[in-house]
Amino acid sequence: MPVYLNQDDALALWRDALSASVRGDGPDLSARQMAILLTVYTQTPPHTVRGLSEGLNISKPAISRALDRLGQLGFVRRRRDDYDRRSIEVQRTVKGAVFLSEFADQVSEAGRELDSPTPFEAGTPPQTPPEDPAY
Amino acid sequence: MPVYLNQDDALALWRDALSASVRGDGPDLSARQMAILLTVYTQTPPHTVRGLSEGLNISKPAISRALDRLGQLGFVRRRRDDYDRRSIEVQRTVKGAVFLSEFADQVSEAGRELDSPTPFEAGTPPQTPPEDPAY
DNA sequence: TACACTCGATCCGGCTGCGTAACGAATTAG
DNA sequence: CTAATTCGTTACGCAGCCGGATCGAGTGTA
Repeated sequence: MPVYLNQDDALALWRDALSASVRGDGPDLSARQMAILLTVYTQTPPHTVRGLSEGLNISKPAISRALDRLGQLGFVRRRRDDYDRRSIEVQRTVKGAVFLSEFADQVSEAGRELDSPTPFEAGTPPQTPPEDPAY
Repeated sequence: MPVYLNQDDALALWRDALSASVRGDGPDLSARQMAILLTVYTQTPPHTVRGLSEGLNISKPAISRALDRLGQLGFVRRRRDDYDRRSIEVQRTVKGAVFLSEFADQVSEAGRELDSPTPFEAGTPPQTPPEDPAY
């Protein structure tokens, strides 16, 4: 079932989840690394360097390097494809699943708190509109 | 009103919005830059370097540099505080509001498509569980 | 067999971001 | 008035990521 978010809720959701992630001591993944990780874990396999490159509009070297990083974090594994031994398959790991599971909890938690301001940070009264442009 | 997302929905939401953002040609903001921008635009002013630093658990120099970047993108402005001229106030701009508005639309769109697979990408059949750990 | 092509990795120069330390300016304490 | 503190910025060395070009290995084709 779809979830309907207005602009304010969408931004608040993103802010809370992202802030929790930034504040935390987990590894700092770039937006691209995160996009790759999420694609591998939430889209149906198999995943290849080329497929990820085209799907996310990211150059192949960038994918390759991101997989290095994700691999050394233990979030992903490379495996040669036996039918086409040029190709590699990007595989999931338990460690990666745990990481994303915790991240998903942060997002869920952020959604749950929408319009019920966090008890510790000050409430979020009406917004002041953006100031005049700088140029 | 709160929004309840299970883990799969939370990850799918994040993946779709993040992928759209990565795929697009907008500026590539780091997680920290994005967290700062969202804080400035969705929390009540005033915002100072020190406040952002403490709130997000980011060193002051990092905040300062992020503001340089966000400022040169026109998403944010610095203004000296007249009551304490050591302090600066981080102000919003129209350009930044437009950027976040478009981003919010991507998030909303991602939420709207939950459990109704995108028409162009292949549908998202049941997930295969993560493979065994690599270690 | 010989040649073109595909796949992923690596090399290269450049750019961006990081934390620690030090700084000048402004404010506060004594 | 002087000294200590606070605010944000800058200097520095370091680490990571970027795209384009190039590479070797593997595959398809004639």
